[in-house]
Amino acid sequence: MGNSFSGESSAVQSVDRALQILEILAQEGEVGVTDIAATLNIHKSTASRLLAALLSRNLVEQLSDRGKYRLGIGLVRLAGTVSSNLDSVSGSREITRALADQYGETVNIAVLNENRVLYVDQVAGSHIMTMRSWLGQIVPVHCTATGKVLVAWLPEKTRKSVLPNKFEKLASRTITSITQFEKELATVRERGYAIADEEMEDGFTAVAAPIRNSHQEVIAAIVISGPTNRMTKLGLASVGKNLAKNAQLLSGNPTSWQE
Amino acid sequence: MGNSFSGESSAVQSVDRALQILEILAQEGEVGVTDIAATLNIHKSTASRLLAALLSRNLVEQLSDRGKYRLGIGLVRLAGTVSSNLDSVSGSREITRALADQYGETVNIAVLNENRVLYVDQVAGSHIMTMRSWLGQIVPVHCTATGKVLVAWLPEKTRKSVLPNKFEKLASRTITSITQFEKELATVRERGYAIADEEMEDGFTAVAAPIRNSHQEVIAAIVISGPTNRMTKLGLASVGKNLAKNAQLLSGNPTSWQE
DNA sequence: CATAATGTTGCGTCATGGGCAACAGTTTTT
DNA sequence: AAAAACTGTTGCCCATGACGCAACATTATG
Repeated sequence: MGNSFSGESSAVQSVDRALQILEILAQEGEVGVTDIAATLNIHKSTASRLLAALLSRNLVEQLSDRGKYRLGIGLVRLAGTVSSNLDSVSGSREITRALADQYGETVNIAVLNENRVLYVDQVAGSHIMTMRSWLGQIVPVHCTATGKVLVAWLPEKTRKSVLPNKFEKLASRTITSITQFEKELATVRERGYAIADEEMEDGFTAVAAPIRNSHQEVIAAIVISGPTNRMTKLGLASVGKNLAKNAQLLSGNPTSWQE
Repeated sequence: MGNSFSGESSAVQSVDRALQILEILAQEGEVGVTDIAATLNIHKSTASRLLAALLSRNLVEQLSDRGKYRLGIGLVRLAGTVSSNLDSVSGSREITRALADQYGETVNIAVLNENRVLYVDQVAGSHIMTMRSWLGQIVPVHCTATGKVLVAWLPEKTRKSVLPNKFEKLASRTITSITQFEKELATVRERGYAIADEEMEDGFTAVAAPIRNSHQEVIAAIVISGPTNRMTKLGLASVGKNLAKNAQLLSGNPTSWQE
């Protein structure tokens, strides 16, 4: 009875199926009724009705009459509330804005979500070049400063289950050995911040620090990123220390990110 | 049998209820099971189970064990896909980034959603002050440049149903007379772009232009905004004309925003 | 032009969603 | 401090809504 897509759930079946459809659309972009039905192993009339429910609330939209479906703008509105809620609880925007102002580079907050890094808030830096939108994007753990921070303090067993089996080489300096990655994490724990220097993308460098909950567990990461030449000029160690200090201010706030 | 919250739907009832819960959380922030049940006129065990389904997919999160619920970060990830999809189809980011670079102010794209303006994409300007996050936010139609653009070309009947009964005065220069607002829309149609000069917020000015579909219907608006003194220095008419021209480049692309 | 494929919808069936009751824990009131 | 009230959760049973089937209209393909 369980569906193999994105894990089984004992929740309300039709609701769970509808939410699985959203995840399929997030991964595939534009998908038809028949493909969704095949993926979820349900009848196409069931898929059509579930999509109609999502359509009526603007969570999906149809490209043309009887055409393929994609995610809809209703999600943007709901997600905007998430970011506003995060700020209103933790007051993180004040700190991320101050850091973006001080360094001129983009500042993000990210969490671990399904064993990968998800960017949940962003304040853009003043520089124009590479003014990338990270919000809502997902990146790997092994080659990002945020990923290193989010896993460095995990219990070893938990960490092993989070890390991928094979470290994909995405840039010239990607760490691909698990032994070397563990050494890197030891350095992160020692320093209190992480650096990813042309590891996810050539010419791109990031520095991240941990945001902790009241049990001292790392629940989010704050990260400054930008082109390698500019980041190097800022002084990565100096930025790291300052970031760690600011992250600590955020760590003191109650009920911030999902614990 | 229909529920009065956010209109009735003939869609899959349990899915529609779950999505209504998301909308309640978007509006109220943090809400308990009992309140949700009361709002939707369902049993609290039903509400609890629907929330459990949303929880299992990270679309909501619970503040503490047995505590209130709020929207979850799974929405941020899904919404990130919406923005990426919009860009990959319309290529809007190239144009919005170029405009942000040229003027140094924040550029957004917005659509009409439930008779209000919803910001669906944003590129921040290079200035630090008022680096506000519009993405996912909802603002009124009557006192925003984007709102004026989104309704100016609507058939009169449609426009009347979109506009609020009473124009709330939100800033020193808010237009509160419907007669004057219609005159303003005539100016917008003549110029091809709209200006909101300290109408939604004192000290804040925006210029917007229409993005059209293949039937020449206005389906989105592109807007530049910033502090009134800086925007005035840029020359509002000049910015407006340039914006209209750039918006036209976007209007040519197929299957952009929801039609 | 014929065939195949897709998405939609009416209908009947039954598997599931939902209400009830009971419970555990927390908060409020006395 | 104790009692009462409230909240959120869960086992259970059954009424109903979700679902699959068949048929249809439309579009795409050979």
